[in-house]
Amino acid sequence: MLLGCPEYWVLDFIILLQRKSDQAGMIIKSYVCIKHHWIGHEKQIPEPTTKTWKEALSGSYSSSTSGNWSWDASDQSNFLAHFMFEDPIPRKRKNSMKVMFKCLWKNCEKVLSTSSGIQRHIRTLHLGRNSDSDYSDGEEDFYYSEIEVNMDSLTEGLSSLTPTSPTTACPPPIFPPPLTEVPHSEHIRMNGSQSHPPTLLSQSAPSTLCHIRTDHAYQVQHLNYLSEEGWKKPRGEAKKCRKVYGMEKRDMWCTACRWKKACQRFID
DNA sequence: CGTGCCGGGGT
DNA sequence: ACCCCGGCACG
Repeated sequence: MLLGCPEYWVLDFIILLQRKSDQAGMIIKSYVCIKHHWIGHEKQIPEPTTKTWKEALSGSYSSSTSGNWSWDASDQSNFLAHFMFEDPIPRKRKNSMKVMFKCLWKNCEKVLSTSSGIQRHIRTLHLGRNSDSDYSDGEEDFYYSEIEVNMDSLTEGLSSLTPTSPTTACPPPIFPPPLTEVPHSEHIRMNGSQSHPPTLLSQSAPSTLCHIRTDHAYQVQHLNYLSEEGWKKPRGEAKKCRKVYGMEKRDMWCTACRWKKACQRFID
């Protein structure tokens, strides 16, 4: 695979399929690690809704009889051009830690991005000073502290949330695929070259994928890397209708549970 | 063994 | 579209 690219350059390769519930079709996000640099590329498949992801992929990828995935010959020549020269998915900046200012007032968890902002917050809300004056006697300094917030864990979907403490920040992800706003996704790991030792990614991917649980619809799928065969979606831990209501109250189950389909009420 | 749910039916 | 269930994976 990857014609035109020295094989030893290619360290790892990830395909992320993304189905969005509100639209037909599927987005293929491909990430290839070339010389320790992750490069991403997006491609949309228009109407695979009735197909499985394997069928949907067959246009771009092929699976040899040995079970190893390979790049379709017609795409091979374009592959590197796609990754190297077309608009790549912007890579995350290396240092994603940002200094924020957190209010230390009791029962107040306000976090603002500027010191003047947090000073004004403390001055007006907690110290009852004049709100339209920027005059400060310095007392506010006692009521806030600087914290470092990992911006990688505060993705767009979570931007409305107030970080509760710096310790809630996830460790920085080790590779760039932005696992954000993925209602339903599957990972396929392509084995580029068996002769290479396992990359950093394959050794540590599961522990570095942040699992962000919120009450919002926004969720990040937590995917476990199990074997060389690929990624597998772990079993949900949430109590579903059957467990919650019991067999005797089956009429209270959501329809999906009644039909032995994936629960709609208690989504993982 | 209980549970979750995919795939494949039936109406 | 709605409903049911065999069978399987997984804890």
